[in-house]
Amino acid sequence: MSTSGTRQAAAARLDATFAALADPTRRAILAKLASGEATVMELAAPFDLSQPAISKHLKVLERAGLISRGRDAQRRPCRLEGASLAEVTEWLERYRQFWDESFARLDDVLRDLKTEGE
Amino acid sequence: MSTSGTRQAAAARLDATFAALADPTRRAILAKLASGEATVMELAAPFDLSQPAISKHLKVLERAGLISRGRDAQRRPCRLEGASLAEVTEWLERYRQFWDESFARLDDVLRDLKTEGE
DNA sequence: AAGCTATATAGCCTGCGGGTTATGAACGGT
DNA sequence: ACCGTTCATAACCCGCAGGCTATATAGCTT
Repeated sequence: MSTSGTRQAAAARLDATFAALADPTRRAILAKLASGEATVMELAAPFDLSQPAISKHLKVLERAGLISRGRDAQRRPCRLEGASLAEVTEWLERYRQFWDESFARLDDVLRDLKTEGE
Repeated sequence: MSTSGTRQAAAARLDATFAALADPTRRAILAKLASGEATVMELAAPFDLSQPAISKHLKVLERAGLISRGRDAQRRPCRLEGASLAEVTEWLERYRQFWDESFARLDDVLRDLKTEGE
């Protein structure tokens, strides 16, 4: 079973989620939110972007279910939501054997490098 | 440490990988490749798309490192490559606590539903 | 009530993604 | 040698993503 909804709805959600994650600004926003809630201003600070640009990014993240937003007077604090990331994880599981192999090969490389150094 | 390369190179690779995964046609291609190599014709068959469209998708997947291609006469068999998926997995790890929580909540929901049914 | 702060919306521009058709190139079969 | 098959490339179109500025909205503060 999938997390919820029909197959095509799940596909549409994955579309939105992967597309949202395909932007370094948005990933940086998520990284910051991983250490707690933040307002739009706080999230915008590190970037050389206009405030509306950040608001657009946040809207993309929200529509992808990656964040949710509260209210604190005129602030709209953002919080990271795990559900979409869970869906991505679930999707990835199907390919576990492939990236397991990759990790294994990586381990080999690292071990070899270490051995060479001795 | 990251899988390889500088931070911004890693970010660029994630950009390409997530963007590649943000398309249902391309995810379907990967799904088929999960059960073994396939030629362009074989991959194109299920879709109502022109052959060049599929070639474009394959190019996107290749540039994202998600597939590699061999040679068999005039065929260019495609094979799934796990390295990029491993990088995605690695990236996701940072947010594990969040999707773990989501999975936990999902489990709760499922358990509740089951209990109701008794 | 007026004004400042925080955020959203509208309108615009530009580039790129994803589709198409037409054509080219590589290789095998006969 | 020729033809058919497989795949790639070129040239084009359209829509949308992501940036901007300007403006509107919401809610404190005084």
